[in-house]
Amino acid sequence: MLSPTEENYIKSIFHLSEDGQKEVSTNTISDEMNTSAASVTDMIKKLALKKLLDYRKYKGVKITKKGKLEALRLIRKHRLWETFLVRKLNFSWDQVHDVAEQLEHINSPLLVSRLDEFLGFPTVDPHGDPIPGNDGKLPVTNRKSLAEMELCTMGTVVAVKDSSSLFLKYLDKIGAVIGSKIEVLDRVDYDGSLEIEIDKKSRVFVSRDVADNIMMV
Amino acid sequence: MLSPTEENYIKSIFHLSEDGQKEVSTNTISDEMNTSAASVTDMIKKLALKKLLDYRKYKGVKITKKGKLEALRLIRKHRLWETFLVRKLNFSWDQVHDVAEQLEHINSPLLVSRLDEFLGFPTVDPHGDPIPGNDGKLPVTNRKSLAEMELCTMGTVVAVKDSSSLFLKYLDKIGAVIGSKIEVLDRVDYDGSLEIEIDKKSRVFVSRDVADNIMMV
DNA sequence: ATATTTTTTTAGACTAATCTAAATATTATC
DNA sequence: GATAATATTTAGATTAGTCTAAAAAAATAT
Repeated sequence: MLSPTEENYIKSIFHLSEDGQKEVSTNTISDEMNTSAASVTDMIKKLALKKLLDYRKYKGVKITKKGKLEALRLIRKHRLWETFLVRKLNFSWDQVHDVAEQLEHINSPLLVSRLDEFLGFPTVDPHGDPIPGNDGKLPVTNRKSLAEMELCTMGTVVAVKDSSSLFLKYLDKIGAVIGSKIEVLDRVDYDGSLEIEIDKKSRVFVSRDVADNIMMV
Repeated sequence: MLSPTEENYIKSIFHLSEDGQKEVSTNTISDEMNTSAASVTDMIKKLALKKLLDYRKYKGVKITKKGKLEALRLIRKHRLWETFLVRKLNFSWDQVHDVAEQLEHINSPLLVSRLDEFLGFPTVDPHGDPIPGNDGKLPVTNRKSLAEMELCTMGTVVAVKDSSSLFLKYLDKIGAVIGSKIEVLDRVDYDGSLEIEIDKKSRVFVSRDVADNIMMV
């Protein structure tokens, strides 16, 4: 059994390592979690002892198979709860994150499976992110960011990388939500910003940063 | 803001004091919470500092108005979640307690009010206990225990005092659930056990302990 | 390839919640 | 009302998670 704190570390490390592929440094983790590097060193030692991380002094950590499974279990719970909040309790997509951060630590396998069933076995959450199965398997997708799209091609918004309230409210404002069709009209090479057309109606400029956080298919 | 631990103390003390009326001793609390008396002394000092308890050395504690409100807020959440688990996720009434113990510590006023709305503003939980309102108000009821009923009188089960899985499974087994009509046929003065008839069908003997934990109207 | 900067780890300390054992107060008993 | 029994508090220690400051290792720059 992991404490909520340990769970938060595992989840952050999983995300920072791009789903467990890359090594992650102590400072990268301390930045993400707003803690001191010293605290991170202590915790990664503990998680390494529990075989959730491979740790070599001064070399950062890599998440193990066991660690990945733990992370995916948490992500599954997080995304199921987000789906519940939006679909059943009428939360908007920018209101769910903080509550789901709390709910994901509730420990009850029965609750998770019943929630999954109650929601009709959803495959993606309200931000378009895939929901891992009970076995930790994630469906493979060939998504790319809006920033990577070619000029004059059209795509559909399927997910967002940043789930912060600020970003989601901005998307609501410009009318870019999941399912929106976007065409890239022009790209400014200087800063990577784009002119786009949303749903054949409105034309707006978005920054490189914004384009990086919108996932298309 | 209270920690989950502080919340558990406040809730236990509220229940032990019969909704805040009586004083509660240190040992009573440590028994209920399975902790040492020393831990209780530390914690009640802390809660007294936060004005949730009135504490006089060696004299036990009495819950304050502020403490009562906090307890009722928690009981409200607990009972709303139990209702959700039974009505929406098909939990049985003996499966909900432990999960609700976890869920009641989730902190989100919006979540509570939306859940309440989603459930159609329920007034009692699956064990028949009243759900406090947002203002902490509890509807007054004139219930009495099965043990207190007079011979040859009939009543309806409206609630249970003990929500343990063991007790609830026993009730399921003898066919006594919320809404059942029970008539007291005979009382053994020696040990207070009763012979009862449930729903005009089955006759069973129940111990004094069981009869104390079934609430009738 | 040495010096400087940056990153990481260690050392030592703090808080919350817990414990056991010892001390002290209250209650019960004779 | 003195003494024994019980209840409560204090003292001191432990664990998880955190911190700052100092030491050590690694990376970078001159």
